[in-house]
This record gives sequence, structure tokens and C-alpha cells, in this order.
Amino acid sequence: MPGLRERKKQELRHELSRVGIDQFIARGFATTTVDDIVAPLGASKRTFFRYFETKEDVVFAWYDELTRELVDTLRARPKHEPPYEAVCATLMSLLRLYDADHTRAIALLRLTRETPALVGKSFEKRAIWERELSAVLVSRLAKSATRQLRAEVIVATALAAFTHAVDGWAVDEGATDLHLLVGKAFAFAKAL
Amino acid sequence: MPGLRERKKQELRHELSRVGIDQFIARGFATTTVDDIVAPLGASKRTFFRYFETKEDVVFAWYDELTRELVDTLRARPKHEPPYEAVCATLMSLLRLYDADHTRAIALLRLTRETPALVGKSFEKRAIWERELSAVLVSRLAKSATRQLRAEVIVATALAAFTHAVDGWAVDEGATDLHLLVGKAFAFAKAL
DNA sequence: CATGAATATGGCACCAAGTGCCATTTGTCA
DNA sequence: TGACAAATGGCACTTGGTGCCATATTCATG
Repeated sequence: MPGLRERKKQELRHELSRVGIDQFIARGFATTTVDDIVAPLGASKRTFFRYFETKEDVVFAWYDELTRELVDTLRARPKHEPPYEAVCATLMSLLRLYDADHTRAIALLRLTRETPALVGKSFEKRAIWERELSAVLVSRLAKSATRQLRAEVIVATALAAFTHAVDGWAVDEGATDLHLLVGKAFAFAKAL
Repeated sequence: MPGLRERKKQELRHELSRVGIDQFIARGFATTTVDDIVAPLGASKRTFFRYFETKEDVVFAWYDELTRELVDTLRARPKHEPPYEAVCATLMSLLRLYDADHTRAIALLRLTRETPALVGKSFEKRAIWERELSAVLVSRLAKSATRQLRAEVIVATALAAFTHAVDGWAVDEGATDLHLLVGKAFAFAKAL
């Protein structure tokens, strides 16, 4: 059991992220100041920066947790499964997040797409996924001087296909079927 | 002929980038201020921000020119060449930049790898390449509802393979053969 | 070559992100 | 309850980045 102090911290972090994202979506990223985020919660700017390194990070507060989850999912894939397929299946598990709340997901994707600072940050986060996942994947590959590189290429490819599918889906406001689109993107990469 | 005004502008932009990168490599990105970059050239901070939107951008001053070049190269590839191969060949043409000055190339890659803000920016720039190149590539593909997505996936995959090869090469200080490594990375993506 | 219109620059004031420092508050545990 | 650890808030400060306007430089035209 986590104790009061820890619970309060987690809750504040969560609230800061929620309020921040809401304001960014409603009024834009640049025009929302840290003070604007902090005020409704009665916290101080100084405290904000103890929870998040940058203003951008509030948008990606959930990434760390998700990273661990992805790593676990990939680890749990059947040992005999081909590497690319294992990564694809792992990423597919992310789709439930988009299914849960289409509207907010699309709004968030638009926000990160249209705010240069957030575009950079999201790529930064994706790079972390690439590193973590390829570190797991490498153990599935036959030993060779270039298996590290091979793992990185496999993961990066799957991730690129995934994000392009999701972005395309968000651009036309979720009109198409996301699962289908992601599946197609994975297939396109497989059949270069 | 460009006229004195235009020449001065281009030269100043080039000098700002050169001085900036030199200082970043020598003393680190965060610890170098814009004033530090501007002082040796007798320019003002205000002028700096008329040439570059952010401090990060000085590192990627050459990207715009390179983007045009890449687009032209891809356009010039033989019409019958398969799409993935056309993109790979296009990216291969970039390697001359690394060949020209190994030491500086490696230093630059290390700088961007180890500075979070620059990691984000470099991905942002890569995204621009992805957009431009896939816009060219799409005309080579058979018409279909998803050919835009297919073009994006092809380009993103080639680009991911390319950068991971280059990064791997830079990490062990250029010990291996870069052309060979990039070729292998392209092959890995092809044979997922 | 002169002169006036365009354009680039510099300086200044200003805002917001982010940090170091320290006093104060709040949770923890004996 | 009281002492210790940890979280917070306030404040001053640095730096990235922008708006504004006066000045300097280039360009085009007579």
C-alpha cells in the first residue's frame, strides 16, 4: 500500500497532466502558460517543474508507464514468433487506448501534429520506445555482428508504419477503421 | 547574380551556423548562449532570431537545401525502378557528406544524440524529409485508397534504416564501413 | 552621382520557461 | 507527541524568444 504522501504525489502529477492537456486543446499550447495550468490546482510553478522537466512533458505523462507495458508485452510474446510479427502484435495492443476515447485521441494527435515543440517531443519519446523495444528484441535474433542494428531496423520500421497509420486515421477524423489501417501499414512495410 | 545584400545574408547565416555548431561541440549545447554565438561575429541577439527560429535550428541550417536536393534526386531515378530501391538509392547519395569529413560528422551525430532538445529537432527535420519524399514517391505507385499511406511507410522505413545505420556507425567512432552498414540496414528492412 | 524607397540591423523593454536556494509545511514513524 | 525526511512555495535570476521603433545599409531610378 502506497501511503498518503505517495498517493498525493501521483494524484497531483495526474491532475497537472489532465488540466494541462485540456487547456492545450482548448486554447493552444503556446498561449497556455505554466501558471495557467497550476492555478486551478492551487499549486506553484516551482512545484510544477518538480513533476515535469518541460511544459511539453505534461502531454506525454503517460508514456513512461506505457513504455514498461510495451516492454512486458513484447517479452511475453511466444518465443517462436518471428521478430517483426512480435513487434507488430505488441504495438497492436496500444490500439485499445485509441478505441477508449476516439474524440480525445484525435484531438491529442492533432495537438501534437500542429505544435512544433510537441512534434519534436513526441519523436523524442518514440525514440525511447525504439531503444527499449529493440533491446528486448535483440535477444530473439541469431547472434551476429549486426544483430543490434537488425533489431533496431525491425522495431523502427514497425513503429514508423504504426504511427503513419494512426496519423492518417486522425487526419481524416477517424473516418476509417483504425485496426484495418494499421494492419495494412504493417503489411506495406513487410512487402517493400 | 544574387546582389550584395543577398550574399551578405547567406554568408551571415552560414557563419552563425558554423560558429554555433563549433561552440556546441566544444562546450555543450545548453551551456552555450545565443550571445556567445553572436558575439564573435559582432551581430546582435535580435538579428540571430531573424535567421533562426530557435537556438536548435543552427545545427540543422543545411537541411533545407538538402531537402530540395533529395527531392530532385528521387525524381531523377529511373521510372521503372521499384519504389523502395529508388528511395534507398536517393538516401545513399547523402553518404558523401559523411565521407567528406568523418570527424566532424561523428562529432555532430554525437552532439545531436546526447542533447535531448536536438534529438527532437532532428526527428522533426526527418519528418519533413518523410513528407517531401513520400509526396514524390506517391506518383510512382499504383492508384489505390491507401497509396499515400504506402508511400509514407516505404519512405519512413528506408529513412529509419538509414539513420540507425549512421547512428550505429557514429557510436563506434566510424570503425566500420559506413556504406556497407547502410546497405545491410536497407537489406534488413527489406527482409523483415 | 544623388536621393528616396526597401530592407536589414540594433537596442530596448518585455514575457515566459526553467533553476538554485532556503524557509516553511506536511507526512512518517518511533 | 516529537523528531526526522520529504514536499512545497516564494523569490531572485538566467536565458530563449518577440514586438516595436529608430537607425543604417543596399538598391533602383533620375
